[in-house]
Amino acid sequence: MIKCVKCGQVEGIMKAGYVRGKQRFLCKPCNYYFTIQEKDVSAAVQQKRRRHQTTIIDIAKTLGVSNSTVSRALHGHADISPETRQAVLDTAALLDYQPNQLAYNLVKSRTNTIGMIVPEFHNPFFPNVIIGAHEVLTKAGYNLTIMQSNESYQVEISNTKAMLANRVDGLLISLTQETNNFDHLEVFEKRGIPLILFNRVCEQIDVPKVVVNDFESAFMAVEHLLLNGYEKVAHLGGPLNLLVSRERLRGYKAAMEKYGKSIEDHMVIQGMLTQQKARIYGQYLLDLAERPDAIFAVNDSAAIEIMLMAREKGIRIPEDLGVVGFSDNPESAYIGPGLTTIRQPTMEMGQATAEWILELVDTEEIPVHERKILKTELIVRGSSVRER
Amino acid sequence: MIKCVKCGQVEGIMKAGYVRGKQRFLCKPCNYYFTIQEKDVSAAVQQKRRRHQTTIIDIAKTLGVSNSTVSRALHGHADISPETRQAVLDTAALLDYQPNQLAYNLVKSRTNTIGMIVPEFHNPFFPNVIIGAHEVLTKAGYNLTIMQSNESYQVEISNTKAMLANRVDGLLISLTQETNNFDHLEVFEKRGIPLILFNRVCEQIDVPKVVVNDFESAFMAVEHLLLNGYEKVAHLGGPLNLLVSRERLRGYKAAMEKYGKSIEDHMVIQGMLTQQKARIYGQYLLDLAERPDAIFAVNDSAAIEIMLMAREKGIRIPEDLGVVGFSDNPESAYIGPGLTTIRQPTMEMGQATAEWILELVDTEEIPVHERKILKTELIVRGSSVRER
DNA sequence: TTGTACGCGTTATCAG
DNA sequence: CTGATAACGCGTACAA
Repeated sequence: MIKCVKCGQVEGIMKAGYVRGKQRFLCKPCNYYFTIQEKDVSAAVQQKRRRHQTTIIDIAKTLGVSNSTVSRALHGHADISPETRQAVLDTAALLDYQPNQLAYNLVKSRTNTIGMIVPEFHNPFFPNVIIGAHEVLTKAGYNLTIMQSNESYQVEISNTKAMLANRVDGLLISLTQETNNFDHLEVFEKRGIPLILFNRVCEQIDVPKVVVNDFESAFMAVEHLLLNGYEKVAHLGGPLNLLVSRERLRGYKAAMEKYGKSIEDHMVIQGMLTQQKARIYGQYLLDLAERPDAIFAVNDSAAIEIMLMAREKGIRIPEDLGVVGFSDNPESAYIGPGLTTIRQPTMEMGQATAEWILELVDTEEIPVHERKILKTELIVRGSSVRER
Repeated sequence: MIKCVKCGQVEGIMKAGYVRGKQRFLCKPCNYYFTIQEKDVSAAVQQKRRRHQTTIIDIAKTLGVSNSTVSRALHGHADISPETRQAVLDTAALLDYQPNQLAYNLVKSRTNTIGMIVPEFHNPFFPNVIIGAHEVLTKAGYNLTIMQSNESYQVEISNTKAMLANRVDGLLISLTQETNNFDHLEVFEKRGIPLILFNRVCEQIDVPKVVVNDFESAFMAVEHLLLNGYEKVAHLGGPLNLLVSRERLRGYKAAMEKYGKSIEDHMVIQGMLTQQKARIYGQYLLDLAERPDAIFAVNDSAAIEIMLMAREKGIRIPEDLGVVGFSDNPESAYIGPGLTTIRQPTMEMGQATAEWILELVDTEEIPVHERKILKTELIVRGSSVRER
């Protein structure tokens, strides 16, 4: 039974919330609030409460100082006597104090966390970007929270909401192929949360963007094929609602036109290139009556799929068919013959994006909405070079 | 200029903290605190402050109800009249209310976030584990925060501290090769935070572990070589402070013994296999007077490095040298000849680990400290099969 | 140099 | 069904 510590009565005692993990009681008769030692509280009541983790207040109490003093000591603020400071630090260690970042975040309204939303994980591209970004952010004392939209606009929206709810200090995002509306991103501008688009960017909103020079890269790739004597170059492209796909298509066309090649409609296929789709499209291209003598694919997986199919059909690479991919996946170096491809600076893209967001997070100024364009590199291997 | 709303003076006005995102002032002469409409505040003052984000209290105010009512309505709690509920929802949408997860986390002492610490990102192994874990956790409504210890014990410690400070609901960790002390992990047990070790586990602490059957896998790999007529099998192993390395070494030895082969000291090299180290060790093995006729490497990158070196030296694979790797990296399928290797179920490992931690997070019970062992698969390709 | 008193945004308990 | 208010843990402006 609980007795009022003031009037000693047992009747008229009621629970009245919790104080620092301990049950608080109210003595109705004498209108007095009090808490009592934990061992006096019934086990049931006690157990419902989570184990109390030592806080700044515990340190203050055991030391007989105020919590602000403890806070200042812990953060090395000025105007603290060395003795109290040391005493605080000692008891903090003694009590195994671990700061509660959650409380810190709440009061500071910032989380030291950068959010990153990527559409997929299956190509090595995004993992590599993550490596780069992670490295930079970690060095700067930031955490990185990664979400994956799985190429779904709806998931992307819920991801951005979660990022907002979690109060990330900045957001790095690469859009899904379905994303055509950008209201969910404009919220960030309104909230003053820096936002950077990378790789899968769009033109419709005016925010910082980090990309590679897709147009020039595609141009370079196709020009390379044409200079190696291939005549009928087909293009296996990505979905056209992605700017990267449109840019690469534009590069393909520009190169073809420069060298006076006509662009046949049936030699250009655009779409989401799952492995299955790559096979279907490849089948179609390789079985055409007027078969292309070269294929520029929008990514390496598709290009390799083409190479494997060609091998099955007895089409020789590079003699009968030249192939160029995009991204320089690890396997492209090892397949025989090696796959000529465009190397993207993936880790650099992650680093650049991360460095940029850190600048934006720190400045109060409205960011300049420029666009950072990273350079790619044509890696020539056996799949596209033949004796003329 | 700011005027005191009471005495109208301009002199002696000073800033005195913030009230709900609005600057609060103190009129020194009449000792009166006040805030004023945002539009009256000078632009400079206003801009320094982040824009006030609409909270539950704003909704309550505009609706003339209490914040508890709003909270209940938002969460679909019982005992709410449909009208108030709808009204709350409407104004929430109107004011573009976004819940503050930070505050929620603080009061609930849980974050709906699982932490994951991995030693490195450069092999596709950990990214793949992440894919699997991410998928499961996302479906369950959890976030995943990833940190990277970069094979450094010190970084691992600071990572675990950060995880603790951020109050993750559970932790998945794969140890660095330097980790020999486990105090930083025992803290989690004390705090009641579930912890699972995966892949890079240790024997010293008693927590749930998820691994593959390294011993049997290595045994299988070496037995495969011996059955294919190779006689002098060398082993290029990982650092011996990792249990996985020791287990694989044990498997190698067991297979050799089973087939009556002696284990030569100079045919076994253990160490951290960076690309450079792999080359150095490979050079040594391939230049031995009594050169091994097969090599079982602890990972695919090292195995491939060996293959490239052999090619340079004119050593034919698989005729003069059999090679088996471990992990089945993508490139292993495409190199010529294909690399025989042990496929690890990486995504499954991520999934299994994530599913397990979800169970542990939800139960109050002390977890059973079992060990989950996932099965690997021997993938036979050209690098280890020769005509006898 | 230190203590006091809020505020951060939310949930939960208890009283009406 | 609704309102008041303590609590979560910490930072900090101001007073002492």
